[in-house]
This record gives sequence, C-alpha cells and structure tokens, in this order.
Amino acid sequence: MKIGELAERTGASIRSLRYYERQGLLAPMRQENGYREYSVLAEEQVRTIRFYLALGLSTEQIAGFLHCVLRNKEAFCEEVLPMYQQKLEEIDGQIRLLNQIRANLKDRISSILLERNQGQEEKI
Amino acid sequence: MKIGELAERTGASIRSLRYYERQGLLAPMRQENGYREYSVLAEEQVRTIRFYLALGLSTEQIAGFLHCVLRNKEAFCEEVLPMYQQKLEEIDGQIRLLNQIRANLKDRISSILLERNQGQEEKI
DNA sequence: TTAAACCATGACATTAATGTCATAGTCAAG
DNA sequence: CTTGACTATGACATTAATGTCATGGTTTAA
Repeated sequence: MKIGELAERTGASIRSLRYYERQGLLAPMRQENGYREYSVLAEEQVRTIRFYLALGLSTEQIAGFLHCVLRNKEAFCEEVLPMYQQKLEEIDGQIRLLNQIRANLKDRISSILLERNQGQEEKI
Repeated sequence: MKIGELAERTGASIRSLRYYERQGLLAPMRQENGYREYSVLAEEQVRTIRFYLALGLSTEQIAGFLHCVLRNKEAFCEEVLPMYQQKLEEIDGQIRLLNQIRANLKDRISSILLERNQGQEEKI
C-alpha cells in the first residue's frame, strides 16, 4: 500500500511516517516511480511504534528494540526491561517535581483566600 | 550594582538577567558607559521572578502581575489567583497523564517479569 | 488531454528559557 | 600603556516530533 493509505489506517500523519522512516523505524520498498510501498505488516509496525511513543519512549530508544519485539514476545527482548525501568524512574521524578509545585500552588492559593477572608471579616 | 554582582547574588545567570529585562520583568538604569545599574531592590525582584518561574509560570504570565506583587501582598493582586488556579489545573492534567503512562509501564514490566518467571519454571 | 488527487523532497516553524560564541567597548591595576 | 576582568549586543543552538509550505513529478478518471 502507499503512504496515504497507511496513514489513514494507522492514524499517523504522512509526515510522521516519513519521519519514522528517517529514524530507522520503517523501511518501505520503493515502486518504480519512487513511491513508498508498504507491506501489510507495516500497519502493525506503525501501531507498535506509536504505542511505544505514547509510553514516552523516543524514536531512538524504540529503534533499539523494535526489530526484536516485532519478531518475538516483548519479554524475550533484553533491551526492553531496562528501558522501561529507566523511563519509570524518569516519570516518577517528573511526578514528584509536579507534586511539589502543586503543593506550592495550593499553599499560595489557600493563603490568598485566607487573607481575603480575613480582610472581609475586618470590615464587618 | 552591575549585572555581574546581581547575577552572583541571585544565582541567575547574566544571560537570564538580560532575558528577564527583555521580557519586561526588570528595568535597570544605565550608567553613562551603557552598563546596566541595578538598585538594591532588584535583588529581591529577581528572586521573586525566579520563584514564580519555579512555580511553572511563564515570563509573560509573571509580567502580568509582577508590578503588583512587588508593591502589595500577593492577595491584593487580582491577576494572581486565577493564574494559580489555571496552572494548578494544568499541572493536575500533566500528573494525570504521567500517572497513566506510569501505570502502563508498570503493567508492561510486570508482565515481562511474569513471563520470564514462567519461562524459568517450565525449565524445572 | 486535462484536472484532481496523490506522491516526493527539502526547508522552515513550533516552545521557552538558557547556554555559548563572536565582536567590541570600558575600566582598573600594575 | 597594557593586560585582564567586565560589560554590551546580536546571533545561533538546544529538544523532538510534528505541521506546513513550496515545488514538482505521477497517476487516474472524465
């Protein structure tokens, strides 16, 4: 199939499909006229790529194990587990930071509301 | 004081101090030779700017209320509370998204470890 | 054969604060 | 007077996936 059909089937934009190819995640054949020709397997492959992207992995990380997970169960790919664990720590760090900021914001909001209420009471 | 001294006192880089100025957050005088001359108040002002930046607000947002909070208690600045509340929602959204990804990652990790253990048991 | 729809490539934009470099003027101490 | 430490401005880079535009070749249906 050609790139437009693959884009429609997978939900990825044509631009993204070309990008995945440049990042080494897809390798379509070429027709005589230069058009990309994707096998039926490409559809599942693109879904897989997008699944990992949604998990927060970079195309570079995905390129490190995609060839393996396309042929085996994920558990057989040694590269995957450490990458997941690293990503998990990264995300935990981000969540911690956001929670700190969140707590700070809530404090500020509370103290503003408190001060305003006290200001009101003084006027009674 | 000159920019180097202010940078050292506040921990902000010289580059950042010039950037804050361009964003309308700082307005130092100029000496005859063109050098920036900061008043002693600038030090507190920069700390305030960096405090709000650390809360995740943008320089543009900060510019919207900085003049007020420098002269009054924060609670008197009408612009601040809605900005805090908006930022809080934004951060809650980010935390929710990260938690989803986190849950997904933990699932993948669990199932990989489970499959590997089962694989081991079959060899017993 | 012609217009519409598709494809290719390459370039530029996006976001926001900061780093870094190049070039050049200023000042202070020796 | 000269050298080193400061300062000024402007430009470019960073990050990563995606959008968008320009230009031009290809195909297909009328």
